[in-house]
Amino acid sequence: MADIVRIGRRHLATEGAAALSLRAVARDLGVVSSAVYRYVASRDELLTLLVIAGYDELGDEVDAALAKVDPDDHRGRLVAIGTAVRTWAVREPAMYALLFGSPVPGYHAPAERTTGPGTRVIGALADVWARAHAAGRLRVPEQPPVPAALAASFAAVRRELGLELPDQALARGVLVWAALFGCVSFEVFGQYGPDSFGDPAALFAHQLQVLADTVGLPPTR
Amino acid sequence: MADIVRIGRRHLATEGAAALSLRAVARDLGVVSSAVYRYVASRDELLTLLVIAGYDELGDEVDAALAKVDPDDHRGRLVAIGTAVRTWAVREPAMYALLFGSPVPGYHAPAERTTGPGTRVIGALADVWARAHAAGRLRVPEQPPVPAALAASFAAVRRELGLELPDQALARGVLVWAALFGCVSFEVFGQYGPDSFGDPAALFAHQLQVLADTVGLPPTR
DNA sequence: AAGAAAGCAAGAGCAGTGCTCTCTGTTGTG
DNA sequence: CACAACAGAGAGCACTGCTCTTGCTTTCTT
Repeated sequence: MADIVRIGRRHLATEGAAALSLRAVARDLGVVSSAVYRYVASRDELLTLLVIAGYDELGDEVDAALAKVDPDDHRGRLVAIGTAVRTWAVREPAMYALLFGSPVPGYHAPAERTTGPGTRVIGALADVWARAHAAGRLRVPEQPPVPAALAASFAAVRRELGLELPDQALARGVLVWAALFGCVSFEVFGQYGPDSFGDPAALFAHQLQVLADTVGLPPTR
Repeated sequence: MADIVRIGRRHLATEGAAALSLRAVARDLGVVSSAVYRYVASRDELLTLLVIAGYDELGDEVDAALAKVDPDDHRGRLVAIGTAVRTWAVREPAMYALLFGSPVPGYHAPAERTTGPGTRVIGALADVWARAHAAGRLRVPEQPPVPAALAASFAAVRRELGLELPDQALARGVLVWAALFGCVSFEVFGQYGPDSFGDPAALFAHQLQVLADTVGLPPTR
């Protein structure tokens, strides 16, 4: 099993998710294709294993980055999370694409196995905001107003994550979350255009600072 | 040719990009597979045609939305662009995934044919910011400072697009651009989680307002 | 220790894919 | 009327996911 996942990861990195082939994995394993089906039910099952492995690895990287930052340095923790995500994504673009890119057609990740590891990053972000808010160091703006239609959903999110955040902060938290991955995706997927920005790390660092302002974390420049 | 692209679009919408098959298109066309190769050199060529068609359609939608908004209502124009992008993306998720999701493995869009239609949205956004700035209605913040490493790239972008924007505004413009598509991608690709937000349109509308603030467009609430 | 049961891999096979090649029939043009 | 261009058919190669049967080896049980 470990060998299959390991070789699968290598193929994912070199060929991409859609080109991931159980037969090729079997070849590299020195075994006939049908033998692999004894351990992995299907190609989708292998994808699921890789998805879980990817979420786990990303979560570990984020946690490792957070371990080096003072828990009360909220802005520093947001920067650490963002930087860890970007660094990992640039190093493992195929894995990043599998997790955060277009869904693989015909494949649906089984929620009961992937939501756990899949929510570690947003969990870390939410934790930063919750701590900042608890410390009275989260500037919660009043404008623009949060649409009333979102009140129920926000209440559910608050309940589910056990978060103590006003709607305004929650809304901006969601935006910053999406924006963060939007920036990473643009870079990893080449949306900025060929060689548009010579130093994408510097661009991303600046974007993180602006996003920290957006979510209401006080500047510590 | 038109039939091939039309059927290809339909397959893209129903099966997804990676499952796009020239043979299936040929079947639907009532013709043997090799006959299609007379018109389309390869599967990648068909993908390119679809990419161009998608960029064109999105660009047309954005332009149509902009036509209904006062050219001096800069904030309204940003909202119009964002809403048009989101509406189109929700309606055509497969096409959106092809254009803005993970790159199809092994496929590289020929820049000389796709950059033109592919830059219409960012062109429209840049136009909004340029007009707002020319009218003195773009609040350009001083914090956080733009990294010096980006000066050269920004100068190149300014030159290439013929933009009259200070680095600060340009940097935030790029961020808002990426964040906008990040929000749309999160919704279309289901990253928010299953049925997290009952009214994603309302969420997106709020996000657009915050992003308008981020880029420095004055509130017209 | 002997036999049964489980585990494991091989191989053939089906239906699908992209793509190339050759062959035939049609159509337009000088 | 002849010739060239065009269009499609069909076979074929190497690949894919996946299933089924066959046979060997290891392990467990009596």
